[in-house]
Amino acid sequence: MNKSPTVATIVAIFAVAEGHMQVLLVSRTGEPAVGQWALPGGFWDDNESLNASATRKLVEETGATDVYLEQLFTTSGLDQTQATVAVAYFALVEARSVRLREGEDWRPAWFAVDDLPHLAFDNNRLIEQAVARIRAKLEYTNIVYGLMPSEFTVRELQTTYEAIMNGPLDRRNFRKKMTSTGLIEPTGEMRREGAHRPAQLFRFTSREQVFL
Amino acid sequence: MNKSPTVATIVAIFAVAEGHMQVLLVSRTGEPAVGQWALPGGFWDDNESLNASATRKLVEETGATDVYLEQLFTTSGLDQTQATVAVAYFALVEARSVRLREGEDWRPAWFAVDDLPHLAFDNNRLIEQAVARIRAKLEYTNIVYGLMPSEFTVRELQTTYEAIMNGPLDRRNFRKKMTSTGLIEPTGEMRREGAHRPAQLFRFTSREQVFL
DNA sequence: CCAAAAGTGTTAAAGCTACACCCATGG
DNA sequence: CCATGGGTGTAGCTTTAACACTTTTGG
Repeated sequence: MNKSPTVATIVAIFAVAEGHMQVLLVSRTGEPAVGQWALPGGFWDDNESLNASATRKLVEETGATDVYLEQLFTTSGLDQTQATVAVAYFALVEARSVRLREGEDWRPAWFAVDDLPHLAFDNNRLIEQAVARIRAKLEYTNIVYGLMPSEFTVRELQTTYEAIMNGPLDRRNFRKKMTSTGLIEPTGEMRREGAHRPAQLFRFTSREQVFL
Repeated sequence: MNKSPTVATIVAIFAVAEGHMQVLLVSRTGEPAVGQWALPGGFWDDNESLNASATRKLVEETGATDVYLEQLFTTSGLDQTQATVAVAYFALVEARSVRLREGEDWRPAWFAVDDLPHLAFDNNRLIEQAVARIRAKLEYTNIVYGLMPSEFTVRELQTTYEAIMNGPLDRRNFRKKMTSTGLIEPTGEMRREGAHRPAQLFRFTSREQVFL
């Protein structure tokens, strides 16, 4: 064993806005890769667990609570100059509940995942893998709850699915599938907005991860 | 930040033998948890990547090559006495190609996964998660190749599936599904053994991970 | 010719895809 | 009464599950 290693956590925070999946990036102020866009992250403080460290990052950047957070993978050797282990996470947050931290020279911003600049480290690859995992889990879990407000219409849920899947879905089949899974249930309330029939509101039956 | 953390890799090595899924355990010779059974692992040497460290552990214990190795997750705080990060992997090896390392006071042995003793740390939970992942990936990837020799009959492959899934499968449907995926192909050779019709031998078309 | 495992095809049920019309509301 | 988005059912197709007999070999 050489020098003692450094452990960092990295969090890819996703939201859906304007019909597209967005990821939160920050402009790096420290070495290495100063000035480049990158995923938020920081060194691990061994007073807390790794998960707590990732959650803390997430809250610092977005203020969001009631999110979905999952570990992706751990890599070594991101940084040539010292022994580094990076534990990567991804999170799903509701766009409207986010208040980005602004100020100083710390600049967080949302970027559409299908139109990213070149990022520091291997962050582009990391995001690709996270997106692939999210797409896959959309099919057999309820993790989309992280992207939705507590109450929503079926149409809003479908819009979120379409943004992630990057393509249109059939309205009737979508509703049938969703209501048959038992993952969502009607609240009993309606939403009236505009010159048309009001929409039923739904909620997730659980806001913990559930597999089908 | 307090004291500098320690990084360890842990590998759950699986094989199928005697109709059951087996995991390799070692009896701990060092503190903590001396004398308890546990998964093999060791401290990370920052001269190598994390994956290389896991691979090295694997080879040391089993001598196996051409295996399937995948990262599971990373945890912190296994050990109360110091800041520890443990990166867990699982591997699939062919039982017959394994030569267990013996000698000194290091005692590796195979245990059936559905009949494990209480293990050190959270190793029981780790194994459960690995098994769940393997079961799931059996359905949509070719990772079972790690458990099989380079040539095998359809029946042998089915036996392996049945051991992992813990239940019988229909022979006709199994063969149809397997040959239709394109994951395996006939070698052209036959295996004669015993007083019955010889069986075609197959190989995996790829010995890298492939998704369906 | 007998025993033992290999190999093969069909039918029914379930699930998925595609598709068009009526409903409730606001203006 | 018109425009707008909400809500529903069905028919064809594809996929999966269940199931029994014939083939090849060694002894």
